[in-house]
Amino acid sequence: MLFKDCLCFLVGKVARKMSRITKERLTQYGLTPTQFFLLTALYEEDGILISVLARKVSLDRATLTGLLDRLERDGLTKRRADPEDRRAIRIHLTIKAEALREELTELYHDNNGMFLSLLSREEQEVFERVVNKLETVDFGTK
Amino acid sequence: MLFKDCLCFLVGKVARKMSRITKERLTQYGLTPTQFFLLTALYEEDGILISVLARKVSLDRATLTGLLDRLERDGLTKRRADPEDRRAIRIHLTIKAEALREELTELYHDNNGMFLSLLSREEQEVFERVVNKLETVDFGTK
DNA sequence: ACCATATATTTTGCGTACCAATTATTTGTA
DNA sequence: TACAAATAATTGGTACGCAAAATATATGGT
Repeated sequence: MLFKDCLCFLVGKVARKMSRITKERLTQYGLTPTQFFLLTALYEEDGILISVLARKVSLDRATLTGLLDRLERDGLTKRRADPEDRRAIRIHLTIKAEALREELTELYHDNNGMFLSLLSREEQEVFERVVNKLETVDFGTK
Repeated sequence: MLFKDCLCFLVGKVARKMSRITKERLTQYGLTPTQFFLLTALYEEDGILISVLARKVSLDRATLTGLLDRLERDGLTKRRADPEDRRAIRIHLTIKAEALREELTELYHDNNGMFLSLLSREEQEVFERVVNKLETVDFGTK
């Protein structure tokens, strides 16, 4: 088997490519793809705990710390203490982020449609199934 | 459409998961998945130019600089000047890396087989086709 | 009330990953 | 031959991404 047929390598390669393409469409907003996804997740559900947000975007909480630092620096999100639990912090969208909601949501759908348009109905279906399998599998990795 | 159905996000998520799983199987070698792929690429073709290697693994040349620094630090690869072109540098596997060839190649196939075993024949086929489409597509991104 | 344990977030350290700029060398062309 | 343009690799800067350790607070059992 050739190196380039390695599934793990291929998926990473595709992920990088899709990310690059998405990134180009975000230049006017000064957002990275990850920041974009984080905002999109918050558009769906604002004011959630960092740990909940981390689970939602499948990233480590430690990764979110830096990510949220930068979004906060750019005036898009704000940390607010949870009144119930003094350990916890809730993330809120700013007015600036709310003002971008329409545009970014549209871009989000458009971008996704662009990728999906490459695939036949059957391919979309199978691909989604495969991604789900790979995502949920547990090889006993601790 | 829900956030979690975003193709770009999903592919990244799967890539991270596969990478994490692969990484666990590499702990005894002290290798990261990327280093592992780089070695595998070199097992296929040793002594190639950095730029050729970069194209082969679909990474930026700048990324390879650091990657090769660490592999060299760990005694697995060596840079050697190209006798024909004084700008160019060829990457060579060390004896230490050659000694790992069998084991790592086996791990490589085993790891790949592990992921593939999750998919039906049809899913494998479609998935490969989709990955290829996404990989080769050009949205006019510069 | 006390304290061990669990949970929420951050910090630190390391390793990708990319872009733009830089350095060194080669190549094409006047 | 001279020199502009192309090419090979590195450097510097920014942003993920994770594991392990640290900090702060909450919770459960005694």
